[in-house]
Amino acid sequence: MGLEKTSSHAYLWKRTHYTSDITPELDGREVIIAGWVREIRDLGGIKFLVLKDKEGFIQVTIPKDKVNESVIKVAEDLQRQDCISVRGTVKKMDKAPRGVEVIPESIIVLNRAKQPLPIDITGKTPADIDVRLDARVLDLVRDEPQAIFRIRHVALEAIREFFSKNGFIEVHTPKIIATATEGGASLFPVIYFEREAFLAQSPQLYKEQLVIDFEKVYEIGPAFRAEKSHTRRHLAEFISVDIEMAFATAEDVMEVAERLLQYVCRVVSERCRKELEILKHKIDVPQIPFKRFTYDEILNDLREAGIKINWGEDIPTMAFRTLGKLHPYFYFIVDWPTQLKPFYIKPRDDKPEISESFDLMWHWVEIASGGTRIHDKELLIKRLKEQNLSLESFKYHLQAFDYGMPPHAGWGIGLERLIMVLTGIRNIREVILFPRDRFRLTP
RNA sequence: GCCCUGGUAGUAUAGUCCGGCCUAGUAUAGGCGGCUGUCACCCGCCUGACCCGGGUUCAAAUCCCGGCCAGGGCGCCA
Repeated sequence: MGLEKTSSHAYLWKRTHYTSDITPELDGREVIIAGWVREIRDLGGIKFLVLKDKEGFIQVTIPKDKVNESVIKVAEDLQRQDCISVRGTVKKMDKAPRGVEVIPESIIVLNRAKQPLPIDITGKTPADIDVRLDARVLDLVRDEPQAIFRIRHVALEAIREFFSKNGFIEVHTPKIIATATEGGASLFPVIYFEREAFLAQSPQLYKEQLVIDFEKVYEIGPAFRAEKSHTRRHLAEFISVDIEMAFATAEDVMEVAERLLQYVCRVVSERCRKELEILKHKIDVPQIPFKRFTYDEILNDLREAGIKINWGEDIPTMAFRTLGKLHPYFYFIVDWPTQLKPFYIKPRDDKPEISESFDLMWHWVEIASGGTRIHDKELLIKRLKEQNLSLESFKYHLQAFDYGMPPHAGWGIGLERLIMVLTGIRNIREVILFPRDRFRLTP
């Protein structure tokens, strides 16, 4: 049977119900369901198919002596991951999963899957992440990725709900940029017609400029980092959730961050019970406010734990791991030395060596960072010079400060790191569809 | 850029230290056959692998060197 034939008779395979719609109450109804064969259990006189669609699973039961010859013929050739449509009758059945099954009157094969499959889609013989990522489209049909990306979707939905309710407007800034935004960090160069350009490592400068126009903005978009990191928490391309807020300080935007995280944790734990069960993960909805530790306090904690860090030095990963054991929850580290922060972060008026900045941590992983920004053009120019950045490259950014730049603050959250927290998944590549890292550029 | 670890059927593993008993074991997937209530169905039979190149040795999956690939970590960061 050719595909042309089935395609031109679409009414034969168009579904009437999703698998999740099939309940014992529909007993006796004729339905058309469609999806993919997950498993086949052939007992000889009776055959069981588990059919998957986007909403879940249903058992299709084929008793040899109760279905017609053509159904048996088609069913004999079925394989895992074949795409099929089944017209049949719903039957209430206590012995079936969920107490209901479908007895087919016809099965149409819409496409076949090549056997053997490169990975076990039932997840019973788990494959290594490298093998799974090479066959990512197939990997994503498994229950675990389905749960992860459903949670990711709900988290994004919650994030947008939260920002909308709180008066933020969603913006999209360019990802192809002319110069480095913050200096230092490695950017990916791209050919832009006859010039060289770069992929944005953050929307930082644009979102700051936009507070003049919209006061409260947020962006959910890609960020690119050419760092040669090779860890379970780094990607070369990730999604950054960024906000910038006019007439605000670091403390104001920290409150936004903790309220957002509490909201997202609550929404995901309520709307994704099934998914969390699949992942065997429980979300602890955090109390707010989150604890705030100053950089100095953290240095003291670490000293007591036997780790000596000189004031002004960054905190190495091993030290963060120790901190994670001391503080297994969300917390802020505030009052970072100005020298450790980018040029646009505001130094404290009373103590310029300390900045109005924060990192938001979950255990030992940095989830977000932000702070009060400098809104005074002269000070900004001074800081650019101190960091040996070219004023010429920042010409257009500096120009914005001539048009009534308000005091402002903001932060950026690494979406995938947040999804790791929400799902309990320990490798960041599991929570992004097609990861890009130091060594992986395909598929 | 640096450091550590690994590479055995489609997948996941045993074997590698201490070379020979490996004609490379097991599970799962795949093929064939049987089985009417499975839900990791079951039972029987079958197919299928030592990353590549060089070296040591009577003998290499096993030891050595190089390459390639992968995993993890550091630095840097979200």
